[in-house]
Amino acid sequence: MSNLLKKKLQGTDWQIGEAADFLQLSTEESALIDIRLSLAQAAKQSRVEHELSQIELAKRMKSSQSRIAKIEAADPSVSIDLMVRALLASGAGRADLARALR
Amino acid sequence: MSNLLKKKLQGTDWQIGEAADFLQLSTEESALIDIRLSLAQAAKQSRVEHELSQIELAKRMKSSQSRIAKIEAADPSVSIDLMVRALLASGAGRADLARALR
DNA sequence: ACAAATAATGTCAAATATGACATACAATGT
DNA sequence: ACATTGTATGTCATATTTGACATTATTTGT
Repeated sequence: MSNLLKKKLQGTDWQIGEAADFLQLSTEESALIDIRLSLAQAAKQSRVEHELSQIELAKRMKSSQSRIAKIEAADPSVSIDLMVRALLASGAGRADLARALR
Repeated sequence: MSNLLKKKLQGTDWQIGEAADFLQLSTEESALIDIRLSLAQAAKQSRVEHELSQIELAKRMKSSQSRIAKIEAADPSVSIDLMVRALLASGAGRADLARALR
């Protein structure tokens, strides 16, 4: 995402499913954002449900606490790959992933 | 779907769900591979169903034909992000993505 | 068989994502 | 108030991913 859009989004409390539709985004672009938001949410939910701290999950993934925080914030610097890896590492399965995207 | 399209889609080599279990991979690692294989398959299916050539899809995505080929081959050099973008760009929606991961 | 279109494979410079680190903020208990 | 634990945010050198290109292989139509 561009820095401009990143700026525009900060501090808002949007709901998933209506991702940033006040910005002029193509349907694809907003679908992608929605997907990222859903994954971020699912990753956090799975981690908390499995009672892991960000540090613990980071160790499992050989990542860092700051990355986990960024994953859960759907930070533009994190890839979908990393989000999916976080989900799996926290104990979620493929079915949970599919459910998160429904 | 037309018979023509059905024909174009059949005849893939491996079967998903048993990803490389002849290698010693953790459950997470093989889950990730399975996910990538499913996405690759879904991307190809969507493109063909929407009757796009790899070149056409590449233009839509501002990517290149070779990248599309690699996406559909689940080449290690392509990210899940790119696979998802390809899916969306070819006309699939979020629901198709979720279905591909079931 | 031939040509034309489509798809696959390899390489590489440039773009993007990554872990690590420092540091700040928040909550919780003592 | 203080310490402790957990979370957030910014930066940066390194690693990975990317589009583009060249080339080859395969499929499709005539």
